[in-house]
Amino acid sequence: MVDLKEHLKEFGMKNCPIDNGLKIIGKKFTMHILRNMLLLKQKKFNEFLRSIEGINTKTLSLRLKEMESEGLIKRQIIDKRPLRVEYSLTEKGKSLEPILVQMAKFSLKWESKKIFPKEKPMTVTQVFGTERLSKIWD
Amino acid sequence: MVDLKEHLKEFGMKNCPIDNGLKIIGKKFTMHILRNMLLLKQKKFNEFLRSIEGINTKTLSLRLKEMESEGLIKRQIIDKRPLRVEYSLTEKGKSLEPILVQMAKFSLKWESKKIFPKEKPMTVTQVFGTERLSKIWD
DNA sequence: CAGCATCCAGACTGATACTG
DNA sequence: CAGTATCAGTCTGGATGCTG
Repeated sequence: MVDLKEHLKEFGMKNCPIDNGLKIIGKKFTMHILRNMLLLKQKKFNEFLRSIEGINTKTLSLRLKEMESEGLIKRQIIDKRPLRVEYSLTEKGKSLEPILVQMAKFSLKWESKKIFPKEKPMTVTQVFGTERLSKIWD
Repeated sequence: MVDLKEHLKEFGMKNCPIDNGLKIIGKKFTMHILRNMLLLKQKKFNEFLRSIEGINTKTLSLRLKEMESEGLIKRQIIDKRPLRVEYSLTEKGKSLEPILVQMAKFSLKWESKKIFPKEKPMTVTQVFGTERLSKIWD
C-alpha cells in the first residue's frame, strides 16, 4: 500500500499524477470545451466559439489541436465545400466527465449564489439529472 | 428534473457551475498548492516553493492570497520573530479533494507510462491507500 | 463555416536583492 | 523564515481582419 507522498518521493514531482492531469486539462478553456462537448453535446467550432465566453478563434483553434494530439477528441471532416468539421470525444475524453461533475458539485455547494442569481439553490441531482448521475458517480 | 443545458439556457453561461469552479481553481498552480496541502500535508511557504516546479515567490505569494480571499485556505501566524506562518485548509478547500482524486484517477488510467517511468502501473487504490479512498469515493 | 495571420496586452518566469 | 520589490524576458491570450 503506497500513498501519493511515497510515490512522489520515489518518482519525483515530475511524475505526479495530478501534475500530469493538469498538463492535459489545466490550460485555459480546455475544460470549457470539454463541458460543451460532454454536457451540451456541441460538436462544431462556431458553437464553441459562441458559447465559451472570452475565447477567440486563435485560442480555440490551438486548444482543439492540443486536445486532438492528446487523444481527447477526434476531428472529422463532414463536408469539403463548404467546409464542415465535427469534433467528437474519444473514450479518454469522455473519462474526464467525473472531474467536471466534481467541479460542478463543488460550485453548487459553495457558490450557489453566483450560480443561481435569483432563484433558490438546487441540488446537483436536479441540475444534472439522476440518470446521468447514476452513471457518473459509480 | 433540470439538466445543465436547461440551467445554462435559463441563467446564461456566466452562471455555469463549471465555469464558476474554474474561476476559483483554474489558475496556474492553485491545484498544485492544494495537492501539496491535501495530500502531502504541507503548510509552509517554502515547502510549496521547493516542491512545486516552476513556481516562484511572486506567483506563490499571489496564489496564496487569492486562495485565502476565496476562502479555500487560512493564513496563521505561528511566530513573530523569526516569522513563521502556516497555511491550512478550510472546509471549502478540503472539499476540493474529490477533484484531485478524479484527476489522479484519470492520469493513472490513461497516462501511466508518464507516471511510472520504469515500474509497472499501479491502481489508484495502491497509490492513495484504501482507507483514504473509502473516505473520498462515497 | 472553419479557421489562419498579425499585432498587442497581460500573465507568468527568472534572477537577484532586500526586509522584519 | 516568509515574504516584497524590481527589471527583464517569455509565453499566453485578446482583438481584428482575412481566406478557401
